[in-house]
Amino acid sequence: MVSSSSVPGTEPRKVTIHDVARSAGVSRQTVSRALNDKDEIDGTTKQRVLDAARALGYRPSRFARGLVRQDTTTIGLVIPDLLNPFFTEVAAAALEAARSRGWHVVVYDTADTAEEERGTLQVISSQVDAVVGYFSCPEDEVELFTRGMPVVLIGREHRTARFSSIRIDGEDGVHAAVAHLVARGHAQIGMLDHDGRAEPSIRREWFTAAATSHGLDAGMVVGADQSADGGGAALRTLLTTHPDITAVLTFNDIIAIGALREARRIGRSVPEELAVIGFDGLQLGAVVEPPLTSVALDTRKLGALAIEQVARLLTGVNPLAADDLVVRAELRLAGSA
Amino acid sequence: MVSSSSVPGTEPRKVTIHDVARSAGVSRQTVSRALNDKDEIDGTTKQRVLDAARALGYRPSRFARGLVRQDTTTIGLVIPDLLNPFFTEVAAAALEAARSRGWHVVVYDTADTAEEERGTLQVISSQVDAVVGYFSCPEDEVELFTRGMPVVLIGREHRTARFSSIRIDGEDGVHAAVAHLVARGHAQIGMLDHDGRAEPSIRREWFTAAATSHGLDAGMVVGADQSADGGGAALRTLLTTHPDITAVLTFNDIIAIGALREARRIGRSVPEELAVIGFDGLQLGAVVEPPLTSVALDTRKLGALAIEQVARLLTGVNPLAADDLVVRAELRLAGSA
DNA sequence: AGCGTTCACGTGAACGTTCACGTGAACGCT
DNA sequence: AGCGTTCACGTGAACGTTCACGTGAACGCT
Repeated sequence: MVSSSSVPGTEPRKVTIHDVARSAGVSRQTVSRALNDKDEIDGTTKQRVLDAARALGYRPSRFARGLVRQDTTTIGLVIPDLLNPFFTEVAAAALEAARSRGWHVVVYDTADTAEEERGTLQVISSQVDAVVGYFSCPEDEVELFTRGMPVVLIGREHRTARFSSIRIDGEDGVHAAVAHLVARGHAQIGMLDHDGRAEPSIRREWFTAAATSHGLDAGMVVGADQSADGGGAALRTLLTTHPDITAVLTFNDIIAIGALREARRIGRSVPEELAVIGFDGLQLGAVVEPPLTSVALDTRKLGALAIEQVARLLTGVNPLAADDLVVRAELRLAGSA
Repeated sequence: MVSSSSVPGTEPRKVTIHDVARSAGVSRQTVSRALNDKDEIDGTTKQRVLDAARALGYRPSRFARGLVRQDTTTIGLVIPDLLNPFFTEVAAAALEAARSRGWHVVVYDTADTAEEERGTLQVISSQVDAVVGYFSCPEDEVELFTRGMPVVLIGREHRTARFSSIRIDGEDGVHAAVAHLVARGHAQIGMLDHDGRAEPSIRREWFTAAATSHGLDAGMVVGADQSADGGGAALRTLLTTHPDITAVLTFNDIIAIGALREARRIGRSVPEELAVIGFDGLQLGAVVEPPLTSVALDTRKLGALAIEQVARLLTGVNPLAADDLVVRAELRLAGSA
């Protein structure tokens, strides 16, 4: 029933197109014709070839095929953590955009470690035609391993002309968020920033500018670990230092969701006693109660844009300029603010 | 600065190892040695080759390389919807298990449509060495396109000997869940089943058996669309028909989370006035409030098991039998019941 | 001085397909 | 009957690497 390769000790010597040809009493080319549904082959011969191929357990080599007809495009998608809902959405969007072009996507989850990221970089160039993704290591290291390949970075500014990157522009969105809170009468607005990186986040800069423009104190900021628990803990810290805060913006939705949960635990009703506005606009925000108000970005557009740019870089025609590689995040009102 | 391939009209004629060799004044083999960090090459020569390769924008063909050294394994992971948290976790687990073996994973999101699933089946065999995933189309159709490849199905019983499948065994877990509810004094327990398929789900059968064994009415079941909104709507329906219900089991966590949200909306406190127990044990359950009690399965083990079986099928040694391809789901208590 | 060994290369073959082209037999038309 | 065309194949070459092996020069030892 099962092929002979399942017998221990028998190494599964590859069965090639020649074996099928010999078995069916035809030439390689005829086998190729039968398998690829080409013309110029007799019906009975075709069936005989197909039977022989099945009997031998024949499978064409994707390498040999790829070598001669250079038509399949495969891109590598590198993300730090597929379980992080933001990257889940980005990955889903990239997969969708790639599929609509008939491309294949190899996904690498670097487990948020520099070590795995380096490991991925080392093997990726021999597996794909282009790379889309998020890297935390220095640019020149990425450059070293992706030489000659199109690379599109996501959500990270790049410095060298070697890369493209999709920029997330939340400046107006954050301004709108602060304006919305002010209009609702909030005068003490804090922020739960991301504390993972060395420099302050650009999202915090947007918050600072917006708060300042309304004459508010922009200094009520604490860093949060990028998780729901981190968001809860950060809110606790923030409220200890600044008990009069009535609204918070957060670095992203995960942190905001943790803040929502913490607010319920300490008995602050949302949005009446504490307004919460996240960033990213994840689908996850619709599942929690109250639904999360967020400075939302269109992750599908983000993925589509990245793939579009890869396509242009691969063909070499009219790659998009930095100004066109922007996804704008806009305030989307829901229950939490 | 950028290669000449970016000039419109210039088709990017592939630069091969020969071009580099000629440019550096050496042979192909020496180029190969330089690029692959092999011995038997002089330091200066190596540098000269590397410089030439960079200047020409040379990138080795993965097809040619793969053809001659048959060492890379690539598997295809097929899932209906990456944004469904269950499949997100399965995908993450499979990626992790594959990475630890140095395998590459091509991910196909079939968008929950038969059409995309068929499209994926048609192309997948020429791209990967084995397939792991979830298919909704008939087995013989899967068989047709995956001829000769190892195939491991997830969360679906298979009928032919041609496939392996990972079975999810929640019988004991569901029994424990019902026993837990009974111990807490619940006498009217309903279920929110999945209504997507023709046949009743096996999870419902487990519920029926468990409820019956405790002398309870096992008939209070309604189907729910597989989404949070679906779960909310189904709970509403169920409580209309059976207002005296004090606890519900659900087909999965997504539905349970919708039920939690609906309970809050109609003013039933959880778990005091309505106990909710989900199925799957997703990480998502820890984010909602109260945290979700669930008949939890170990998705990492699920992914690891699938990859392990693929490895055994590929080498042909000791494939696991059906009895070993089981992931048991166990009751995990949290706040909602 | 003689000879084995190492170094730093190069050359032909092979991996398993598809493409371009060639070819004999059968067919159809005048 | 003669000849062009179609049908159903087959054959050599090519895709771009790496592997196995070959080779001349330099080196080191007695």
